[in-house]
Amino acid sequence: MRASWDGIEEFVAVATCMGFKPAAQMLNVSTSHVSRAVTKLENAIGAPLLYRTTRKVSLTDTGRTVLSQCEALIRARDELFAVVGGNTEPQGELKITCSTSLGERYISPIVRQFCQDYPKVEITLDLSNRLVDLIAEGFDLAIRTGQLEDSRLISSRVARRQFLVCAAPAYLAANGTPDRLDDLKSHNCIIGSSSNWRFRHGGQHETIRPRGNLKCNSGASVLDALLAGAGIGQLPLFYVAPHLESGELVELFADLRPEPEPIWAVYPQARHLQPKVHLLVDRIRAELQASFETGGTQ
Amino acid sequence: MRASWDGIEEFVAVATCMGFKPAAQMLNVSTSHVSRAVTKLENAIGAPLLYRTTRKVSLTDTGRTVLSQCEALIRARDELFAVVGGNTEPQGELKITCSTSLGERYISPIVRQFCQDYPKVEITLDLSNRLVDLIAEGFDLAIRTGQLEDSRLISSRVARRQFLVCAAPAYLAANGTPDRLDDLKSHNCIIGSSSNWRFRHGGQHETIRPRGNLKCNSGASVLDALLAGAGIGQLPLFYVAPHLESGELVELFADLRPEPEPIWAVYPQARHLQPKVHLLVDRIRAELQASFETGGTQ
DNA sequence: ACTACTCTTGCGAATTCAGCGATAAAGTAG
DNA sequence: CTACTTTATCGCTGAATTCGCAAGAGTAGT
Repeated sequence: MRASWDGIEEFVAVATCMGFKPAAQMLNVSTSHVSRAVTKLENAIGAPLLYRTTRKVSLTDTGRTVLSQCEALIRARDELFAVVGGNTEPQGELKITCSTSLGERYISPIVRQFCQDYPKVEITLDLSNRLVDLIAEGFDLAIRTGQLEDSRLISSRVARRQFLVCAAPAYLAANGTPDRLDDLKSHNCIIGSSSNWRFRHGGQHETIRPRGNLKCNSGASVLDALLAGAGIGQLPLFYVAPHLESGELVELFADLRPEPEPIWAVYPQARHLQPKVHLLVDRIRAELQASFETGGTQ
Repeated sequence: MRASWDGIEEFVAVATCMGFKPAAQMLNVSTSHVSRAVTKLENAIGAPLLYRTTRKVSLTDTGRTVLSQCEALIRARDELFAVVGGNTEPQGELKITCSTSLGERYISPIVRQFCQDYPKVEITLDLSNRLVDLIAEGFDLAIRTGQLEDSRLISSRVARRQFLVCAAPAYLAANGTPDRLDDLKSHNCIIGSSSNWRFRHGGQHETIRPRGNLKCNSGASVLDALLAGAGIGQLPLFYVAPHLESGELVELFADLRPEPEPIWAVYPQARHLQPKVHLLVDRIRAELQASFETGGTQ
């Protein structure tokens, strides 16, 4: 016989009301139900919990400790429902930070929609490429990529983005098509947010430090440069997907694509239970997956 | 709509099995039930907990925290059943201390019976009138009367005993019957465990320090002296009840009976959860009440 | 001893559950 | 790209559990 929840509520009610009948009234059920449920709990536990004289109900010694445990159990459950369930509409401030590029393109519209759906939530969206200290600056949420460091934070992956190297056919026609990674040394590499390019060779990760005369921490600008035939660049798939299809860009080292880079939702543990945070994260995950799936692999 | 336990088990099962069907098998219920129960929980919480694709189930962000809470809830419940429920027979050592008089007369037979009922419990019963430090000396349980002091201990009342003053008719015939408490000063008072006699005058407590030429911390000896007409004594009701009925003793100051003195079961907090302790305490309470009720008021 | 009240127990009724099938959607293989 | 497999949800019906009402039993107080 497996454990169940039967009788816990009823037992606590009887103990607090000091009687079956008032307990039944409190729970809006019949006294017989209360009686049966408590009996069931006693059988499950294997010891009587209440001394029943017809006129008065009192706790047994076992019942006293079981009561405190049951009360704690119910309290925990109600907190679960109250805190995360948020029978009230989400409201209050919500401070979010995100890298500029990802934010402008993807997070911002989602947040805007979220804002409209829950008018009582006041959102501050901080787009910047500096590493914000969530706890010190009171942020509720960050969308981040790559390695996470602060162990005081909770993270959950909302999407992955695939990086790939590509260039315009015109550039390749003028400068040749690199065949091996080493060949990149003699090419002009447009450097984006990261000054390292990652690849996967067989099962091994490989990182190279490309060289070039243009460096800009904006994916859109890098894309512009690539389309203009200024050089070779590594960008997330969703930036270049349409231009790969149209032929404006061609992929290089397709067999050396690195592991997709995870995109994380990160929040302080203290904010862990806020329903509005979860709602937004859930939505971001759903939206990003919808966006990225249309753009190609994951 | 009030909170309920519906769906908690099912949700955890689905999350751990990563699927409705295996979860249903694990719980020995139908998949439709699992589906409905989880939906119910989601409605109660007000947010989706699972991303369902027909092929794969994954947690939403809300679901992740709800899951950890639900797991904690179930764990707490199972511990409750396991620890206090004691699906295993009580066993192990059980060190008890009690005052000599109460112990010899009442606790000892109860403990003996308990010992026979649970052969795997090894009981050490220490009868002494010194104040034992339960925690320092590793006792599981003490039966004590009067004021309790150590706040590290948990106590629950197992009975009350009524004190009353009485004497043999022969003594009263020879020495006169005291009318007021002051009259006791000219009588020979047999002094028992306590050198103070307590009374209640109206709503007020009153304590006097009786004088006499016999003092013995054994209730049985005091009773002997009283029956022999040696003097006046204050004893618990259960000592003198039969002799009051038979007329061998008569009660004095019946209208000044003090508050019944509580008898406590006391145990260290650490032992709070041991079922064998509770079982014994419950039995002691039941037995003492049975004994004392036959002897008169409580 | 009687009365009043409360807990327990038995029976009809309502809710819930399982089983089956159908539908829809996602992953997989050819 | 098409067809197949798997899986979750929904609708329905018979069955089992549970619930609530009413009667029974027992005790405390008068």
